[in-house]
Amino acid sequence: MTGTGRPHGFLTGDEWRTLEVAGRPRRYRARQRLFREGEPGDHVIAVLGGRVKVSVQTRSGREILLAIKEPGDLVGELSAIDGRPRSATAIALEPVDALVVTAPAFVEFVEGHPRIAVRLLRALAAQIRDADRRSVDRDTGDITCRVARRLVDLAERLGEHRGSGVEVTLVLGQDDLAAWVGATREATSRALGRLRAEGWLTTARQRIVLTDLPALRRRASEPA
Amino acid sequence: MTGTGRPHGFLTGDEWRTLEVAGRPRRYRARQRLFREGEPGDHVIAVLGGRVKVSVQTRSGREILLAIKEPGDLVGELSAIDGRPRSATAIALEPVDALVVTAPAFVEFVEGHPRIAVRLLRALAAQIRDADRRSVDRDTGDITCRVARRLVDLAERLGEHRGSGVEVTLVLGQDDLAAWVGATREATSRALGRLRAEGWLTTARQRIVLTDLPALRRRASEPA
DNA sequence: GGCGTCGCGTGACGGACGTCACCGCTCCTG
DNA sequence: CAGGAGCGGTGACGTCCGTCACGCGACGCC
Repeated sequence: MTGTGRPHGFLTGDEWRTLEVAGRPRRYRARQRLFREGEPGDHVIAVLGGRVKVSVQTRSGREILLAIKEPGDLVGELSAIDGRPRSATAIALEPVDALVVTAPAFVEFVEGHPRIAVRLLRALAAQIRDADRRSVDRDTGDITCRVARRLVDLAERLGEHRGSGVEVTLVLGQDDLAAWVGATREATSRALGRLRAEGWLTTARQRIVLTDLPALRRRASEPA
Repeated sequence: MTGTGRPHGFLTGDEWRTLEVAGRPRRYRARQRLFREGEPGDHVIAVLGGRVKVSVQTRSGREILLAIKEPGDLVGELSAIDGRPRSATAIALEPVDALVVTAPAFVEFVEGHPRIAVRLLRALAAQIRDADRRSVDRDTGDITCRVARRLVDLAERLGEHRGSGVEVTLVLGQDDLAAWVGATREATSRALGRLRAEGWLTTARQRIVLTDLPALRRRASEPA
């Protein structure tokens, strides 16, 4: 789940607490790996606080970002559902507060609560829509377009209005942003350079301030 | 669902018949559109025979192929699950035999049959894995790589052994193949040309015969 | 406070692919 | 059978982006 949509997560911390689930609370440090691609998937992790990035590495070493999971989201549910190994690697971007549920307990939990099953279905549907949108985004426009689009997206979701502009404090480095739009760090940096040259944003370490959102939005959808 | 995996579909025709579902049988002609992006999604279509392509168009007119649905698969289930409009367009590639179920009936059906709900979950999980794999594939290797990969994929799924080689009768034109690997028709045609020059396959109208599968498999994963 | 590391910015260069344009073939239709 | 449409194959050209390489400032650890 990365995109614009985000209809809603799966369950909030409160909801988890209301239902008695055999889940073990756990904290992850920033940059700690929750699990790695290829491992057997014997547990599901419910994110209560902090963000987690889910990505895969190509054989050439490039990283491809599949999703950013936020509080209320589930991580690693696919393996629990179909029993196959993890298809991606999950890494905490910040300190993460989570609830770890074993796969069997999760399955039993879902099967025993129809309402929950429906919410899980909706969460999966959202992921599919999001993944499809990613495919389209990746093939639409040059890199500057795609970077602008992601930034507008981010601003709408978690931007903080600050004076005249909107400030987006990135939890990710520019490398991650690059992986997100499907490009190299260099190309991304250059794209930011162009947008900066237009006076639409300013960049700093882990922070980007969008000073002209309408212009960015225009650039995000324009052919050139 | 396009990829290698295809663990299994959702329900077979026999299974549908066994359960009494208020579904209306229907046939679609080849090239007929089942529904279009943006429409409200008030029904689900279970494919019993024939194949359906699901794709979206970018504003620049390029087509992006999201999935090829086969007998046993569901089409248009996302809208039924989350109530949002169709996010893609579905078109019959061949004459299609289907069962049309209204969204409310489908939801009721799923909610009333836990075993079915689990199968739906698995089907969705497979779609997510597939979409993620597509993202990776698209960023891995040059176009020749990607074309080779798709062909090997196709051969494994629906190739017919014919003499020394494996024959793949494409239901799709080269344009569709191009949309599938994320390239233009020209680039795809050239890629086929290169593979043909190596003597690994021969091409004809709507038909490709792979004469050296191992070599293709090698080329599919090699850097250059 | 020094020094290493990390994150960011840029330059040069080359190649792969998109775009445009045209041609030939097969199949279908009137 | 003639004509046309659909599909496939190529050539030329431009360009965007990946790759390699380096510099620079900010943080952080000892």
